[in-house]
Amino acid sequence: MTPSTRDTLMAAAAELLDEGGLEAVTLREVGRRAGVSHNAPYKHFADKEALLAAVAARELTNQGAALAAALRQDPSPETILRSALRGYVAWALAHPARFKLVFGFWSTNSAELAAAADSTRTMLIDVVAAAQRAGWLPAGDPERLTALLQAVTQGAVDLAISGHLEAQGKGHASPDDLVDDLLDHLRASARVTSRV
Amino acid sequence: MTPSTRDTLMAAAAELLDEGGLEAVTLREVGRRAGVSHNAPYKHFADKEALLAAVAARELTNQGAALAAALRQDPSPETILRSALRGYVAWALAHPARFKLVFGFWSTNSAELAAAADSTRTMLIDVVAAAQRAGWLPAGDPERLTALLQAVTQGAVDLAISGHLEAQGKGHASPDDLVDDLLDHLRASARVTSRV
DNA sequence: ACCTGAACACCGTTCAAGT
DNA sequence: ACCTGAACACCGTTCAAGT
Repeated sequence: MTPSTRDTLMAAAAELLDEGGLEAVTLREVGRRAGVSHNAPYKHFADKEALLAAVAARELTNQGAALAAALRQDPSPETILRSALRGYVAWALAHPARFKLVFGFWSTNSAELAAAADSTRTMLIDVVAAAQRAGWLPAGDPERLTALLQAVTQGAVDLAISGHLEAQGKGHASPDDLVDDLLDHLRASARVTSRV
Repeated sequence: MTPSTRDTLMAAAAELLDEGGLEAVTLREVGRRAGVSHNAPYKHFADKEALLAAVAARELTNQGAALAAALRQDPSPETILRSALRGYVAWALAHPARFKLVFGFWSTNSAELAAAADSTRTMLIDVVAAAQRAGWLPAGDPERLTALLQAVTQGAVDLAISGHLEAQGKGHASPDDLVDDLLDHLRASARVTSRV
């Protein structure tokens, strides 16, 4: 079962992305690595952007699959939530160029990408709602609370990748630390709310 | 007092950035708009990246100046903090391409950029520390709490720009809403902590 | 159906030359 | 000191042609 040219092209693109960032991904080099001519990609993708969107969609789909797998193990909502956010952070730090790509293409209208993002978000919202019922997260619209958690995770990774977390003095806070800090504050906030 | 060619070039670059994003900024078009040849920029900037870094640094410096001005009015730390974060969000939403540029260049080693970022961060930390002393924010390392606030702000803007906040159902949470949510939770958390 | 080679327009950058 | 025009290498994309 030899991989299709399409898969070979996507693999080459991902490889170049990891090695030298988005600017290193040229169709000509992708073709070279895939062992085809510099315009063979046009037989499999509409243009360069479509190839990149496909790579981004695959990353996001993998991300969603990992979360779905964690859900199937059915531990506590807290465990799932923490490990989901940690998994996202770990992936982003290990492959910053892919992270930037996925994120840069979120706005582009790729049906595949939108579907993957939506599926992941829905799973997250369910976990958050379960954590709220357990009194582990403060009450309120679960969609909005999920957005807050996604925002911290996204922002913490951004700060880390751009080196603005190491710039700190003793703190040396990692993205995971910031996510944990928020979760701790939210738990404390949940206790206040439930008392009132 | 006619503006220097250097300033004209930076203005043209910022204009193109706002109009068509980073990909619309070509040295040739910058030169065209500035009324000089396509390689005149090389007499004022080392290369294209240096021109973009200068534009990014100016944006960040303006941001810092706005915060400094707010500090001079000396209202309560809560007011300063809220308006500082709101100001940042408003700027990012009004000029998403500049926001992406500044952020994408944070990692690049531009002394001007690093200095501007550091100055702003220091001011923010002071405000956070003051808010902590007022019992309005939970205790703990002010640098780390500032990083948390920056992460949420950054991430909320990212989500908004990429259209993943409007994707929400009824919520329709804006970045400002998310930042406010965080501040509310932190205030609640501060009350818990002070009671223990 | 899939691939190739030549060609086109565009870009960043360099260089010799002008004032 | 600042600017110009020609030139070079590179890229995305298109097209006619091959199997």
